[in-house]
Amino acid sequence: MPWEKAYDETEVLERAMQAFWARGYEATSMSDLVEATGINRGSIYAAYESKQALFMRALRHYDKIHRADYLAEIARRHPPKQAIIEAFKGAARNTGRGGKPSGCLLVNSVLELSPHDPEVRDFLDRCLRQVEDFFCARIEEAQREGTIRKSMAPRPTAQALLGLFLGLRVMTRSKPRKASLEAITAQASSMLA
Amino acid sequence: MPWEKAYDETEVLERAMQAFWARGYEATSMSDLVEATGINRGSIYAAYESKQALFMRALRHYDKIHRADYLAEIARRHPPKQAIIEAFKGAARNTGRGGKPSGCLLVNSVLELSPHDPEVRDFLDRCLRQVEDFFCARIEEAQREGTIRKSMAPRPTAQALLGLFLGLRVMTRSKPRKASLEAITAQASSMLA
DNA sequence: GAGAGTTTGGAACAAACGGTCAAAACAACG
DNA sequence: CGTTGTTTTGACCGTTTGTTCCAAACTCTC
Repeated sequence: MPWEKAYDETEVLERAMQAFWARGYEATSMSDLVEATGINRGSIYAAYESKQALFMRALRHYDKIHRADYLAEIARRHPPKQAIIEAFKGAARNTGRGGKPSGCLLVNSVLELSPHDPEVRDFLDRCLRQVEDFFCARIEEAQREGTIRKSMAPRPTAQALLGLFLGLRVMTRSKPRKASLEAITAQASSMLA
Repeated sequence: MPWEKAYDETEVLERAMQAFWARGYEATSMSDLVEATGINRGSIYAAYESKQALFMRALRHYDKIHRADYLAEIARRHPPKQAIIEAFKGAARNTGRGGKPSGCLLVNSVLELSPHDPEVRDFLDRCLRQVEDFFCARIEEAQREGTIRKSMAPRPTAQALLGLFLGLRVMTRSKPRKASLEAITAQASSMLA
């Protein structure tokens, strides 16, 4: 009868995600994925039916761990205004050291795949909108508790913050100078004053 | 003796650039480039010795036309503070309509290639720094002529503007909502007040 | 118009690509 | 312990990849 798989499914997904994150979709070959995950070619195709499908799963996994869960934790541990700053500081720390590849898989994928793959585009659009919603919700919370002036329009500010945030993600992928990353975080901070 | 080539060299470069811009480095095959440029496989290899080399030439071409020349023209036609706003408005217009692919080849290439190709990384780093320098120079000019207050620090402001600018480039590559693009441009504008 | 020298086009290359398959290995049940 | 049904495995498929090569086509000079 059925029998327990020899590999940990989420660990395989985790490693595939890391490979796509580091090199991008096109530059990551099936052989790379076999090596990265440690399981066999056939097993990958048995579990996920194509490279495309595996990528979508990896993308969703990334979104859950490094976007949804991460932002939720930040919101839980910091007051609303500080939570936004903390998101920027966290992104600025993602320069490639410490096992994790540099930058952000979601942003990388927007540029590589969104113009040509509707499924990826729709998904990533929802992801980015949720980051915007996160900023927006924190601003409104802060206004309720009085740490941000009520005259500020939450939505446009959240949109501008998202822009700044995406720019930060781009910078951390190449040769980020510390001063630039700090200037961006400081700018985010001053937008909330 | 030698004889005039049958194709226009800069037009070939222009079309190769467009192909890389639209699909990225890895996703653009040599066959794609043959089709896009209209000249033969062998002729491409005679003129540029590899896909890598052709890409670097295309990248340099893009940088000259769409970054250096474009910014110079903007600086020539507008007062310094307005020139910065105009750069943002121009980028916000690049959503894919009108023949040109969406987004910016430089930003796309930062995410796709910078982490793994030192030559590309160094070149792109210089490009982005020159955008920052452009912002910085305009701010200083505006301060001299009195349209921007002298208490503003030009360099950190230019760095933050670059961040915002890169974020705008990311957004125009996927499903940009007009409100977001306008919020970013408005934010750039208010940073200069 | 003959000779010289480049450019051109397309066939051909090995390597790598994404994907398939059938047989072997295996855990769980009677 | 044998049967059952899934998982694992690695060889294998046809395509496509980037690149090379050479004969044919061509422009220019003498």
